Amino acid sequence: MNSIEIAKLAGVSRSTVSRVINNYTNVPEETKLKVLEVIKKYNYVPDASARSLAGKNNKIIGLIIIDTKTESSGHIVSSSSYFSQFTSLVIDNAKKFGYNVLVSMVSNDRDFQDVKAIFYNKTIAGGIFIGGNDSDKNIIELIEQGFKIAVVGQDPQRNTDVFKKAILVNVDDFTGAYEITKYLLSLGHRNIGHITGDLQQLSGIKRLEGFKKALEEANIEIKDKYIEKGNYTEFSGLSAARKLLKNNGITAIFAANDNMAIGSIHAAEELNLDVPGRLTIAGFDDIELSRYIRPALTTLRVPFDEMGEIATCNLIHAIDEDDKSFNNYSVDARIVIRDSSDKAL
Amino acid sequence: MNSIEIAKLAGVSRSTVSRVINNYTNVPEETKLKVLEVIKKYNYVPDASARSLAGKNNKIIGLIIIDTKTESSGHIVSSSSYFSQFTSLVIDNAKKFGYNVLVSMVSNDRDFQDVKAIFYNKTIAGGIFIGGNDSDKNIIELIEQGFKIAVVGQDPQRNTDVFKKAILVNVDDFTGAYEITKYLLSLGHRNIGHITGDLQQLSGIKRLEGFKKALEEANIEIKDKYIEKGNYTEFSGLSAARKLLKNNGITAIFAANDNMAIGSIHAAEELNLDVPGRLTIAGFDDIELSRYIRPALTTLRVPFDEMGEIATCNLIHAIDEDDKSFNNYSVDARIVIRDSSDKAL
DNA sequence: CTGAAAGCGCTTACAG
DNA sequence: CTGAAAGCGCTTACAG
Repeated sequence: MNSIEIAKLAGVSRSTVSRVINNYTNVPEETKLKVLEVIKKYNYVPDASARSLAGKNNKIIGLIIIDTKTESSGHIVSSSSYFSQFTSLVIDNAKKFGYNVLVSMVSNDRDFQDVKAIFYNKTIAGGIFIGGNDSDKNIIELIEQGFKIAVVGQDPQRNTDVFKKAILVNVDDFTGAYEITKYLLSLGHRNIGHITGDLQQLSGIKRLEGFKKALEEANIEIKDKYIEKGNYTEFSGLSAARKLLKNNGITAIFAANDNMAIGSIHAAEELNLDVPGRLTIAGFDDIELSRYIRPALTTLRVPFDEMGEIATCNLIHAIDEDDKSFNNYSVDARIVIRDSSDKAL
Repeated sequence: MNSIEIAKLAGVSRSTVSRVINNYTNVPEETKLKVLEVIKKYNYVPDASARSLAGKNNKIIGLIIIDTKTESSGHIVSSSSYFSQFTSLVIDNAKKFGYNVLVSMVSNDRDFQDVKAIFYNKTIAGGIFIGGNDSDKNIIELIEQGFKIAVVGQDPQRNTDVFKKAILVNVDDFTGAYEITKYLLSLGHRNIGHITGDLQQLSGIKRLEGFKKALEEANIEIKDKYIEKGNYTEFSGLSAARKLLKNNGITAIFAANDNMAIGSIHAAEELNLDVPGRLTIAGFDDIELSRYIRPALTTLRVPFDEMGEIATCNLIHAIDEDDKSFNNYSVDARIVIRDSSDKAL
């Protein structure tokens, strides 16, 4: 069954069949009905390749999940519990617009070459990247080529020029850090330590700023010795917490991510400090482990579901309207209170 | 960049460029190298639609996850923890063969129409179905149309003729039931009750047979009053367990799925029977809840990872070789011992 | 409102 | 070994 046969059966030309299928306005209702009837009767569906070769968008977007094992950044999307949630959301939202989703997982550069190929060969009309490191060269290449791309959870500031041509969806690091610090203050804590993230990354800087802002608003002096540098790894959290706990009356630590917060829990164990009895600890990200570690970690949950929806809808809009005015979206992290935080003594 | 430009640059014809790309044997090494060089230099990737329109397989398979809320069968694949595991496996295995995976989720008939469309319009070269009810009319239609299809976890016997034209991957219900019954016997239980699944479904029949076989081998009389019919719902498990526990010295119950095993736990609670102290309970499926209910349920885990691999590799093989000799694959369920089983008193 | 025709970018018999 | 040409099944100016 192809459009010629349908045309013959309906007594019109291929052009008209095509017009009906593509919902052109200048087809009389009667003709349209006649054609539609034949189409339905023969269960005809126009060939996707032919349509796309003839210039139609193929209505497939790619979801590319970057899962490099070497990743040491503050991003945590590839952990399995987010995977399915985020993927389902992208698929569901795409479906609303008649789009299908091709899901790819890349864990090395070879995989990335394959992903680039599906952009270049037009298998997909655009793509959503999640996970991976900031400013990935491969992603930058694709953006520069003019492909429609949404990037979830990567630091945009480093390559301002390039990333202006993409959709960026990020968590509001500043507000998250600000809110959780306010929460610690509300528990009565006054001597709060902060373990920073990698300050080369925007997330590290913003989380530090949010922390400071909350203290300022509470009229609490920001002491340098209450701020230790970390780099998002658990070990850096352990060392930083050791220093923090050595010489002052700190009753709470806000670590810029969960890995470092977990390192801090271990530091507290070494010193026989009860958490949360003697020391409150809070993180950022809500990685899977945070739920299972004892005490379960109070942290900030990154709303990947919301981010998936924003990325998908905006990407599809950009494709459908050939819209080049890309945007930068920010979503709020939500405080998740578990067992590692308690009132100050 | 298209094949004509590449041809020009390499000083050959489009035909030759195509031959190089498609690895024809009758191209001299020298020519090949020359063409390859130009291709690499200009980062050329042949248009996927054009290739597929010209007769090439587009190397995309569909993974269709059926997630109908009304499902009451013994199948449990759509629960989220399997979703990501199964999906990753399909994607990883497909990648090995140069295939990409389009993931679709269907939860109603409208969705299914969209799925059928991507078969008919050749967006995908084949598909793997997981979840859903046995003998779904939509799946049968697609198989009858001659599309390459793998069905995971659906009962094949009901439509023998149709399903012979598809790849079937199922868990070995008989052996699973046999093994777990042997395990109960090894704990010293002699009076073991069985709550059957839906005996209209092959899984229900096979699980019952496996149960009986183990008892026979142990020379234990199979008493009718030790076997109660269920239909895979939690409530049917509750009622069946009540009857089972009323009038005889049963010390263990093997329910044909986890839902019914959970119903049995509730029946034991009603009767103030300690599980596993006074009553051992075992299920089949290892649904997510089984890990969290107290006591955590001893059951049989369906190895979806293995099933994903089998389905993917065989489907792609069928596509690549245009092989019509479809097969029926069976994998073993693995016993997962948790807290609901213990030695007989 | 509608048809004939060109064109999308490939692959593959066909002929040499 | 290799090129010219047909063909895959659509869409869309173009002309009427």
